[in-house]
Amino acid sequence: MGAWGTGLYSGDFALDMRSTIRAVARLPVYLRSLLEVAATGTTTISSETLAEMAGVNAAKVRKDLSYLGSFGTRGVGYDVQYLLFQMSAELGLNQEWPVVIVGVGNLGHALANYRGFGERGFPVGALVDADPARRGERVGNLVVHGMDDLDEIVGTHGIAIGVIATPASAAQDVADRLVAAGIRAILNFAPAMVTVPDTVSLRKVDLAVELQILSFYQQRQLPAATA
Amino acid sequence: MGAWGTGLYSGDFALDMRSTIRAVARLPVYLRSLLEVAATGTTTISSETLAEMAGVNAAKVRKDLSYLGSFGTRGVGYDVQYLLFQMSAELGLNQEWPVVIVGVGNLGHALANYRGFGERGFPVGALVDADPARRGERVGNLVVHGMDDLDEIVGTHGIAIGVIATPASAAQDVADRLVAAGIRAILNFAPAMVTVPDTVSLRKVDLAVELQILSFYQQRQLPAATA
DNA sequence: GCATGTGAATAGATTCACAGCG
DNA sequence: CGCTGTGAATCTATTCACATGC
Repeated sequence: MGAWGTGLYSGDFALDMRSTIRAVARLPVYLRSLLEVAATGTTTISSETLAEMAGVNAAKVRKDLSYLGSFGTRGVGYDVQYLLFQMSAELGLNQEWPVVIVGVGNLGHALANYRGFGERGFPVGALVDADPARRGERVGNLVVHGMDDLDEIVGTHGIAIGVIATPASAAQDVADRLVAAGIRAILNFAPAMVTVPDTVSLRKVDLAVELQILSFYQQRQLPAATA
Repeated sequence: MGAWGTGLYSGDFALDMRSTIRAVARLPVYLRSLLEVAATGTTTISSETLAEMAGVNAAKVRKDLSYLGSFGTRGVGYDVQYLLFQMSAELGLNQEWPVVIVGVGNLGHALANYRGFGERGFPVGALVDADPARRGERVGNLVVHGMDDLDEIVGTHGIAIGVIATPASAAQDVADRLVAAGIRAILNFAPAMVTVPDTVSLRKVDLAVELQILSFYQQRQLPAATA
């Protein structure tokens, strides 16, 4: 039975949670491969094929998928459509999750114009900036709001996820305000450590860190072990 | 003695490499904390303080730093300036590493306008796009070149790192061309698996995947274990 | 027969705990 | 004395290998 439940055992997730953050992080990669396969009309796929597409070990694929439930058929493989359905459901991708971007400087502007979020089910619902001078500025088809509007914005737009794209110095304060406004998932692009209550999910992306890691291996003239 | 060498033992890196990709990925985070501390004029720092700033365990900090060499003083801590100097050297941050961005669509455009790269020592040296219609287009103070110019661009601008910001379908081809042009470090933003010869370093950032991971925990109403 | 699902084995990373040294 | 540096212990993740069931 799925460690993450199939709806039959709601409530015991935390107890029965045999999965790991790493397994969760791989699910979207499998999903991508499945979508690719589905587009060719293929109806079933083996863990081996899926593993090759995702660039991982086949046993890992099977174990990761087993956390979702026993969706495969022995001797056959996985039904592509069924697995897609189950995985989308587990990842919560059957609904849209509007995001608010806080900080409309260089990066925030860039992210606001990036259509990739919306295309994948995370439409940018609102923009917020602490600088009063930016208030009212148009970016794409959105208007920049002040920080004080955060509570209202989160409510009216059904915002689920906050994206921090401020300078490092403002990141913690922004995180606190997002949490206070009821946001329970944050993606932090600011190059700063941010802490949140443990009821809130937090992921971090630091573009410069990625480049610095490459620079390290470049410097050493060693290839980086792929992360 | 430093597992990564101090210049005394050049050549034995691969053999003596006790470090891990994960330790390497934490160095830039320590660097950031050190810069912060240095700005306040503090001259020494303990592993405990550094650990707290970086949000990790103190023993981990000490072990990570020990890979660079024995730079601390027992009973005292680490000299901030000296550690900064050594770490910058190990990370190859005493020089600039110009990058070429391939793909000037939404994300590529966004990244090209993002000043964060240049500010941290990774200036955007050139822009390239496969679409002939984009050739000659200006983005900031750069002009978009065709893919065929890649070899020449890499040479004349001393490009060290390639950034892939194309659609998924083009990513592997672009990676191949970057490698053929002599690039040995690649940061891939395209939502696709890319393989490169093992002489080339490859890192991957998929913004949608980060959001999907948050969505998973949101869906479950569980907080994400921070990555 | 064949590929899943999963205990057991292995590999890897983190943390402990303390000897060593300024 | 206090804090580093590191072997040993622990914890986590990956991979193996095979019993299981279509």
